[in-house]
Amino acid sequence: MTDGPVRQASLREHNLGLVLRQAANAMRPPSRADIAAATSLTRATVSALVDDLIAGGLLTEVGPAPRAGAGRPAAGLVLSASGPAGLGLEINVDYLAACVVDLAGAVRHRDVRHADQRPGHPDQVLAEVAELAADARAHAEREGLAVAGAALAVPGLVTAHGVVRLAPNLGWRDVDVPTGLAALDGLPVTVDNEANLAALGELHAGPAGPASFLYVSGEIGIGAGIVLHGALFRGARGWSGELGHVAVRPDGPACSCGARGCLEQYAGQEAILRAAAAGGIDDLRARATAGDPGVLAALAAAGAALGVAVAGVVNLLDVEAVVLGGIYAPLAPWLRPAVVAEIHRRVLTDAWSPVDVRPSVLGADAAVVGAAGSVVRAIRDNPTKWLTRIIP
Amino acid sequence: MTDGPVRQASLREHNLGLVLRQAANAMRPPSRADIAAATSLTRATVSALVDDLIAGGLLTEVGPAPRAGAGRPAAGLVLSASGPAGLGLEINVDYLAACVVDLAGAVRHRDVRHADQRPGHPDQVLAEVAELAADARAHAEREGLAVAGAALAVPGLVTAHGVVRLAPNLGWRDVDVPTGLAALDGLPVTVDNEANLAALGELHAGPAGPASFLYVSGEIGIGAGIVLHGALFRGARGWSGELGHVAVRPDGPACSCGARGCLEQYAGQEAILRAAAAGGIDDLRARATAGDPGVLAALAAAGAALGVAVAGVVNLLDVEAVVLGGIYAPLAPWLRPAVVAEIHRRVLTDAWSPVDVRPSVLGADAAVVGAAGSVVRAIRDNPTKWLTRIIP
DNA sequence: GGCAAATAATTCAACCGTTGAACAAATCAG
DNA sequence: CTGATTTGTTCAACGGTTGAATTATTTGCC
Repeated sequence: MTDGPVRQASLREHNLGLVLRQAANAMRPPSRADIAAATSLTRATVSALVDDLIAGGLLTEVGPAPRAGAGRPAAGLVLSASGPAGLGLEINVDYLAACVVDLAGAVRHRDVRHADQRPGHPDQVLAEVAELAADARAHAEREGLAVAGAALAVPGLVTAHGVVRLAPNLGWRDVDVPTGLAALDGLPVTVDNEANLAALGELHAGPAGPASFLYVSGEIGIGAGIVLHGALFRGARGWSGELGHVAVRPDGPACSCGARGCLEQYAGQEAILRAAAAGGIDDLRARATAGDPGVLAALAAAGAALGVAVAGVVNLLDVEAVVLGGIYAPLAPWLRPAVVAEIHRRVLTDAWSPVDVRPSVLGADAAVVGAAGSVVRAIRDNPTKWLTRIIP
Repeated sequence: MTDGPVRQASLREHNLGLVLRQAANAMRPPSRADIAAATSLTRATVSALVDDLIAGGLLTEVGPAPRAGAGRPAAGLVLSASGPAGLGLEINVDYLAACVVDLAGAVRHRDVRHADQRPGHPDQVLAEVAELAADARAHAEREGLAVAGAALAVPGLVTAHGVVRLAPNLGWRDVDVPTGLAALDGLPVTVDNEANLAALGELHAGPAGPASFLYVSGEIGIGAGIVLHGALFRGARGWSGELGHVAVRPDGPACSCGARGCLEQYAGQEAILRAAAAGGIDDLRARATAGDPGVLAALAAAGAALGVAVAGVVNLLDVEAVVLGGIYAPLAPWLRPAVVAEIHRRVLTDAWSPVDVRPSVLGADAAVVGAAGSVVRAIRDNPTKWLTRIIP
């Protein structure tokens, strides 16, 4: 709202980003002329901008594609696969993960270490994350990728400065991640909620997904990432998305948060496993596939509770889609019908503007991939920062 | 996200708006030098921009304020009170209203006609609105105000093109307002949901209110206007804010929408009056003031239901404030405690980032004033459009 | 094979808006 | 009255985009 002034340089900044995004989002590698036509900039301007982007290592020319008809062949422009890359990190209850995504969005490296993180002290966990990060970085550099930054996904509430205010299922409280991760010599690290980064991952996964959706992350807790008009919404103070503590029945069972009837008590991982008398998600899935009536009933009940909460969100925010992530992704075949039914029943505008309910396409990797992607997205959206970092 | 290109002219466009907003939001009439300092533009640039804005009738100079210390006295700049004005219109169940707001945000004219609008045909109602609008416009012109545009508030779902898709309490369905209001010879008219415009009214009412809040409009139905980061959020397709049909108890009483346990069944006007056995809001308020236990219990119950729904919203969106509007404004003394209690109980982050729950400052006028304000805000945010309309 | 048509990319003078410094205007303190 | 101080304007310079002309490279046709 109260935005800054615009000087001449901001012009260039904006248009560099525009050209880069145009090259990124096109179906086929566009020519300079294509970009000029799409952006309504001049060919002269686009040429100048592209020169800068190529010099900065963000764009590369690919051999001319065979053309139909006469005319000089166009040089296709693609995001440089050897340009700056993003490092994604994730701390979760029972694993640590890292991955590297290049500027074009391709996952170039992935690493997961399964182990219960709850007993360890936060410093110990962060040290292991730093180790994982160093490994991933070395691997990337062996492929000729320069890692531009890192993002860490954590299942909890994170402040704007990267302090984990509260991560109940990890047993963390007020952990200052940036100082704990100082080992990554100078690499800028951002920290964010796991559901937020997973939502970003989903947003950028498909070629053209919905611009407004709710990503629901089912884990031991239930989080949500809210994407509105193609941008992640973090809330006024960074604490949006606490879907797990939306009330489903105001006088339902007591929740660990102190309230009653929270969604978590009906559709959280532990509630589902208890209701289905299952030992784990794999077991649950197997028995659901086999048609175990108790398991099917438990999943239907969880889906209905989830549907009630999600329908409220849709009524309120009018999102186009709901993405089922975390443990909900593999359970989607059994949860989805109940969620869809509640949306049909409760969303006022459902008749003329339906809501797409679908499982996550990235599955369990959504948060790490989203984290790594968020780093390269920042460069894509404001290439100037990167270019001036290269050539000051 | 996929925004357009930035040409040289966009620079000017942006900076004109920046200067104008700076003059509007300042505590005292700022000088050109003040604006330059606040925006980090040059004094030269600000002078050039201010010249354009004065020539276009959007800014005016006020006599130099007495200054402390040496130096040439500064010419204060204020939004022109004789510049373009906005016409606000409202159709509600039991009244029609109009108001005129000048560029500085002052309400210069107001008119309300109480009458039940439900029996009349939409065309008939729109004809009366047109009459009211013509009156208001004539009145404004007698004061030397040129009306730049109009905005109409309607208690229902409105498409982007101004068609009222559904207004249940008015009995309207697919009413094309712009063609029905064509009588306002050429005046551009936008149509929007009543709660949305009321939220805008609240946003601009105070000098510096919260940038993210939920405006709850209690009427026969319950609507909500969502303001995020200082901008109204309309949803992906324009149908956000259906708070009245958020489920409070999934298997509660049947609602007119076809679902069960919607908030409207607990905290809608009719539900409250029925529970309190009251004839109207005035009666209810009088008996609440007198301490009637039945009325107090009914209001506490309604407040609790509202609080459950609102707490869910806060958990999800992390808004800084909740504004109680419509009939909730006069009933706030009795509703607020229950709402606050539910927020304390259910909002996870409440302990370290509290939510302000307060009654609307504009009261019943919020929607009309917000509608009129939205017209002048559009000019404030993009003065270029207005300037080129004056001098093409 | 050669030439015209067509399309891509670059070059360059012109234009537009902002900048920075110099300058004129208006006031106060002594 | 004079010097200090702050406001506002003027003007050459600069950065960035534009549009037209030019060069480059291919296809299609005779």
